[in-house]
Amino acid sequence: MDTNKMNTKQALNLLKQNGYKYTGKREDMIHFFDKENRYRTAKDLLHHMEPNYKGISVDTIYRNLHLFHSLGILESTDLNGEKHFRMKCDHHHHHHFICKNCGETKEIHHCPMDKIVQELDSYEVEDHKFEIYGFCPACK
Amino acid sequence: MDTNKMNTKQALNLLKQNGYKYTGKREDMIHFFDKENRYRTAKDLLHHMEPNYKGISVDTIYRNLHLFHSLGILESTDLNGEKHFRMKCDHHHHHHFICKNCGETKEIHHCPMDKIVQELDSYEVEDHKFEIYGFCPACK
DNA sequence: TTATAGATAAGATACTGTCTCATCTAATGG
DNA sequence: CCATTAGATGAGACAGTATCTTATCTATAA
Ligand SMILES: [Zn+2]
Ligand SMILES: [Zn+2]
Ligand SMILES: [Zn+2]
Ligand SMILES: [Zn+2]
Repeated sequence: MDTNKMNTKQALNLLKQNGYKYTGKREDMIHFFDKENRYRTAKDLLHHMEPNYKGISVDTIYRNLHLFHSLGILESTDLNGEKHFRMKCDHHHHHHFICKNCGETKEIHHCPMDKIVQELDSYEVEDHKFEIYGFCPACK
Repeated sequence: MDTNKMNTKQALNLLKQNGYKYTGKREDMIHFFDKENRYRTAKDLLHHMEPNYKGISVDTIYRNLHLFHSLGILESTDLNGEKHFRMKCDHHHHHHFICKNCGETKEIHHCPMDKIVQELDSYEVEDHKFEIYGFCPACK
């Protein structure tokens, strides 16, 4: 399967375990990400929330996105200079194909880092980013 | 060597060949990138230019960065939501280790795409990004 | 029910980047 | 060397994303 990721229940538990409150807004935000394997922006989330929460503050969107990210509920990537978020994949290390049109992701179960760290022994390697971009079957 | 990239002379030729003018500002901008293998921001470039060109417009910085990028003089990447530029590598396809502190790059001559395109035959692959982050010997 | 730590709205603010428009200048040819 | 002009620049307005401050509100637990 391609969906071994954080779910709404785990996410709400994480909030509770860390002393954060369980609000209706947060439940809706988490569900927004839980129901799809897609990268979405703060603006996407704001537009999703506005009909149900008139006057919701943009700051609430950003604060919760960052909170969720810091708790490991969401993962994020920069696409075209804008932060995108998706529910965090919680199984073994992998990378993503990302659709340029809809943000849909497909897992790529190949990481080239093992072969590369040898070349970098005088460097301190902290992180890496490997993403493939294009169009998913539905969007191409 | 690790420096098979566009140089100042080639860059100025590209400008001329495409009907763009050769100004002192542009020469300095290109030289700023030519002299190092580092990713730099628009702000870095602005700070480099200001002492010699009092009152230089930020728009001149951005316009020329985009012009140079469109002519293939510079390549760019997003780091922490901010565009970074470096002199374009003009030899065979490769990737970069990038120092989080100084932007210094080291070429990585391994690309995992060959093995992966098979898994993505129902997708339209357009591009990919593979970058390794950490600290160079001088910064670690 | 009350106390309170945490959550939110509102608006100001910061930062990166783009646009318009008037002015200026490098390059060309006479 | 001068005139012409396409391209370059400066100035400041503007846009988009994201953060900060402060007063108010509320979920939670005692
Ligand atoms: Zn798609
Ligand atoms: Zn990896
Ligand atoms: Zn460094
Ligand atoms: Zn590659």
